[in-house]
Amino acid sequence: MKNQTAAPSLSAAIADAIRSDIVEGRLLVGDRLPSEAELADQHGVSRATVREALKRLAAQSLIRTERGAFGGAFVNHLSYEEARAQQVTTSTLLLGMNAISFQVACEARYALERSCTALAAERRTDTLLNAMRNEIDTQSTPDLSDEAFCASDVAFHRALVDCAGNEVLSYHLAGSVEAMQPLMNMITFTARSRAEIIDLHRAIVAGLEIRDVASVDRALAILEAYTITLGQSVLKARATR
Amino acid sequence: MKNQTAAPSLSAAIADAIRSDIVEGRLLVGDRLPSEAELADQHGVSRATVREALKRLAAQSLIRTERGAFGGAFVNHLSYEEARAQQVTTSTLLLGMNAISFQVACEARYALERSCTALAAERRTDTLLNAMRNEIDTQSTPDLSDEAFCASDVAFHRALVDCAGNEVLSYHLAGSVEAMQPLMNMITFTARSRAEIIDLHRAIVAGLEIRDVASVDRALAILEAYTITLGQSVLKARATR
DNA sequence: AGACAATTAAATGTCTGACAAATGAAAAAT
DNA sequence: ATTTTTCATTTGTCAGACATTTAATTGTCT
Repeated sequence: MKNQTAAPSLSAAIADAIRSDIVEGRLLVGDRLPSEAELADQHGVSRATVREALKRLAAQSLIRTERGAFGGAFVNHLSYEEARAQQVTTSTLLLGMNAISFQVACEARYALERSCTALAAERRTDTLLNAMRNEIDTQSTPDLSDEAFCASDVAFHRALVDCAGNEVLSYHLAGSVEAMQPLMNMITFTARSRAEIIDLHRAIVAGLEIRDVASVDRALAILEAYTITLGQSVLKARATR
Repeated sequence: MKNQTAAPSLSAAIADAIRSDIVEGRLLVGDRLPSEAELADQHGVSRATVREALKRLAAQSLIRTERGAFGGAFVNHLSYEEARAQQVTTSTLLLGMNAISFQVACEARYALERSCTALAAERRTDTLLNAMRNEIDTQSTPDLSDEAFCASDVAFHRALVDCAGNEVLSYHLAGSVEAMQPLMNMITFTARSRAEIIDLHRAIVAGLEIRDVASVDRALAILEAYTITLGQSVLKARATR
């Protein structure tokens, strides 16, 4: 009854030990780990095993390795970008593997996104508002591909969450919204639906500009309902085919 | 234009290649990868290098390995629990390494948490409400340790987000709330502050019971303000010491 | 003394070959 | 028919070697 989730392999055990040292603060950012040969000695294993353990940690961006004299493995400073990239990978896979209905995903996405409206209306900057306007211009381009439209949509919503002026919130929201994009992409956007979406984007920017939380909330709610409608019509079209 | 951030090491490159195969659906859940020897042949590298690549993927829970005949590396089914555990590790480290102010963390936490109130009020079940009441009872225990109080607090808020009845939302919210707990733990809870918090928890449950979104929102807002006050007094006490 | 080039030591990255251990399937024995 | 044995396959680990990278050191020239 001791090894229910514990790793049966040495390399996993060593990785866990070092991971604990990092997460619990016994190893600090920038600290250099002993060389692979030393770690092998300390743990009584071969260098190959130690290397496998270090690669596990590197895969989680917990450490970075440098070659050459005075190189080695260093506790990595985890940047927002790295963390977000990992969160997106994990979440995207999770959503892709668990038969999430479009409606559930959509509901979650907009619920999360709405959590920043109050702060965004209060703190929005001209720089970010202009960024959002630029994305709207991009979205209005005729003959824009679906991928480009979606990419611009992500950029728009990312600017929206950045308006809240809270980096922690931006990290979580940007990660969740981006991870759900593949599900959102099940939709094919007609010219008609694009125009509808762009109008709502304009309403969001206008609401932020005059710091009117309610109108931003309303626009997001309509956008959510409209997106779900689009998703359902896609599913219906598939079912009858 | 292909290798701007790409890893210069073979094992990282091979890991990336296989990761793409999984993320982009060329390998499906349950599929077995070629044996290490075959992969080594295919990529023209040694088995040790392939193994390092596989360990990177295993660290992200993308694959699992089984020993023995007809064993090998299989594309893993990523469960909500595994994904959440990884998200918590990453987010906790991110917050710990980036000098986040208590106020920013708190603001983000409650903003995210509030995103589930409307759905929670609509869909709350008796089972979850009772779970929340049980946590309140636990929190009311005299001589409860600070750790136990915090753990029960996390359980309470987790039940709250589960009330929204959206598993995707639960995943994201539970992950964010849990990751911020270490920052919240900077606070030491006096008997007075515990009573205050428990009262607010009761208000939240009562609000959910009668499906009164506004009262739940209000209680969360007060909880946020109160938590920030507690955090500031801790900082002030430290500064004058 | 200072600037530049060559050397060197330390470390990771990779390869090779080997053996141990686990495991399911097939063959053999009962 | 059932149990046991054997066996091939595959991962886990080890030991030793060489290649490559890199910063510090040393040497040389001005």
